[in-house]
Amino acid sequence: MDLDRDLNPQQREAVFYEGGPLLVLAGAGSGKTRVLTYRIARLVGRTGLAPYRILAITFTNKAADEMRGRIRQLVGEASREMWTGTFHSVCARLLRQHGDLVGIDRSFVIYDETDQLRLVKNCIRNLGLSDSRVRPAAVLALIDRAKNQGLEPPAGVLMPTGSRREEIEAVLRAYRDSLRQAGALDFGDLILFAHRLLREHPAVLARLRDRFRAILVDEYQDTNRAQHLFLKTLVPEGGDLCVVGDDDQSIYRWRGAEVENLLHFEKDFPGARILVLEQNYRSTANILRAAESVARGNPERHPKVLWTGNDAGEKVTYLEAGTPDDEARAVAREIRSLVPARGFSFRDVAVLFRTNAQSRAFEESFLLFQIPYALVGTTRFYERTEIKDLTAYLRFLYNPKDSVSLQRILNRPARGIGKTTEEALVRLAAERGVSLWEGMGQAVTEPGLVSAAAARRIREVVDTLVALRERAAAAPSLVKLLEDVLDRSGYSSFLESLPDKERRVENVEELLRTASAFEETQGSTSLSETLGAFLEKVALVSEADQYSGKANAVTLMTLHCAKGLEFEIVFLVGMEDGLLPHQRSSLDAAGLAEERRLCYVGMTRARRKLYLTRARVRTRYGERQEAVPSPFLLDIPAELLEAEQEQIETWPAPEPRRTRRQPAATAAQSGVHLDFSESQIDLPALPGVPAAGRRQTYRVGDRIEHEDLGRGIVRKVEGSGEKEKITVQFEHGGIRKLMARISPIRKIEK
DNA sequence: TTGCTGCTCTTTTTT
DNA sequence: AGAGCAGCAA
Repeated sequence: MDLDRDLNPQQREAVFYEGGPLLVLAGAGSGKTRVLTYRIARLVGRTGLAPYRILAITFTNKAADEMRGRIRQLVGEASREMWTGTFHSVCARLLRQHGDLVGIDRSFVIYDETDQLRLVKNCIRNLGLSDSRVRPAAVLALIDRAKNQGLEPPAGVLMPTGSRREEIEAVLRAYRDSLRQAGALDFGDLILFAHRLLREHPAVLARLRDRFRAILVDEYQDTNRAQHLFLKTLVPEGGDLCVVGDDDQSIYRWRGAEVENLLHFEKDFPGARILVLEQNYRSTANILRAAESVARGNPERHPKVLWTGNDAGEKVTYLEAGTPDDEARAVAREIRSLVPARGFSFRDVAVLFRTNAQSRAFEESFLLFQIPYALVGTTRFYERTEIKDLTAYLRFLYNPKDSVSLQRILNRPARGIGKTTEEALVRLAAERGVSLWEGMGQAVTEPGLVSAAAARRIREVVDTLVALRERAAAAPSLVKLLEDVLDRSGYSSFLESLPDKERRVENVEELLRTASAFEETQGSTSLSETLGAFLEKVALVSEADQYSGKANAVTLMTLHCAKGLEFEIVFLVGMEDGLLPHQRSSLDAAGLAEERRLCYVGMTRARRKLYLTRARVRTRYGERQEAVPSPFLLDIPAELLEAEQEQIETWPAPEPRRTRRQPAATAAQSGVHLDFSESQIDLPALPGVPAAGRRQTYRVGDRIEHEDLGRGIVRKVEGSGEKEKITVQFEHGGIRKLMARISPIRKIEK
């Protein structure tokens, strides 16, 4: 890293500017990350600022880690002192330290959307309202909308008039009270209370201002008003605040992000300097021109002209396929022709889509074509039932007031607490203004509150949980605690009784590994602190955090997840009207504009080669419909495009297609699913059409031999017939998922 | 209370 | 097409 030589004049100015608030408008691929890291490097190396005086806020925790990693190479271990994180994690940290000043329990838990929804439903029910009249999701949307603006609902939102208004207001009050009662904060609260902390406690503010001499914020176009206000309070007038963003890449409006924070930055930070980075270093000229021509369709943009010194490169390839399965196969086939023949690795390739549902076709076709892939997002790990259940146990142990978590585990495993009893308990707690846990205690000791039979069963649950709490108090480690929970709650045997226990047990094992790894990073803190930190991490992980880029695999992810990343080759798939732009968001001009930006973000992820693909028919709501090409395609000048259609039609599928679809692979739900080693590249390029006679079926426990990979044992079988997939654990240690009919494998004797 | 069936409604994107 | 839920029977 050379501060003086590696930067163009604009970048250099952004790195060295010291005159107070600074806004860097950084076009796609213009070296924004470089500016941020170099700026920190300058602060530490030249200006001599101690790293602990720096606060860097990024969009994902992953980005924060990466930034810290880069700084570390520069200043060594002192980089650990630098504060990095997302707005949410930074605020959570502040509240852990000083939350008591604004009435927040030190051991607060964070409620995610599922928890929030549960709570809202409880509130509606406890008030005796009907959830068709007061829709839980609508109330939740309202809560978020208000909090995103930095307001306490119902402030800042449009409320219905008449009696429904009063009902909703009652729900909002109940929601707020229950959160407090549970010692819980929702995402919005993290920002809100942290901001209140700064406003109401000048001493804390002064300390923070004294400490943080430099603050940097990435992806500023995707901050919401609450975050903006928080920052405005935190940064003293003329303070060293550097925000970086690109209005063309604002894609979180639906989550409350306001580009205005970026566009009117000077208004809130008077005297701010504005710099524009316009040279794109990432993409070929053709890709950039194509992307820009899509972006230009939006009327309101901050004026900037992106240019590149890079070669024109290849044209953008437009592929039209029949069905989504055809589209996925066409992409797979194309990838096969690029890797390794044209010198690319699987890790150079990304497939980006608008909706998670699109990923399935690609997973299947990649399995078929033996293309290793890593699926980012989708059925998020921490939202899987068994993981949520276990973390609910942990959360309850950490904070017994956490009624939503307790409610969740009440009857998990089944303990004879049905809906009736559950409702009675929740209502009892609400009426008496106590936590569910206390309510349960009262239901057991005071006769007449619930039926004798129910009381007996509740008593059993209480006993189990009390025993667990005693164990927890004495547990030596997080992992041990989790194991205790699994054994003593009966959850372990409950899991074993489930139909797809294998997958679930795997997930639980994964959780144990994560916990164990996390514990090792924690040093010598108390278990309670470790537990709190772990739960916080679990609550605030982001989708994009999963992307490691380490495995040699094709990346599959949504456009939203792809923000900030780049790949040599990008397939932007599903370029259809209704998908991109998505039907639901193209109702108003602002929504449509955001879809356009989303398309722009996707296109600009590509360095060397961009493919835009679409299907001619797509199934929507179970009905086959003609798909119309995305209108964004029309904005791209024809001379930049090269269309390929016929090839796709004539390309023979590696296996005969069946009319009936097999059940979707429960495959591969997180992280890397096929950790193919580099040597995978040398495998025979394409599986041929399977010989008709080769019809073996496999069962768990069968021993097999693979031509290249050696001997192994079948761990899992999914699908049947041509789509039969088996998961094999090989003797050399690797685990692979294979298409049973196509892979060069045979059964062997035990 | 559980477990089944048949109905509805859905689909964005996620800290 | 599929998930999730309400309603009903055991």
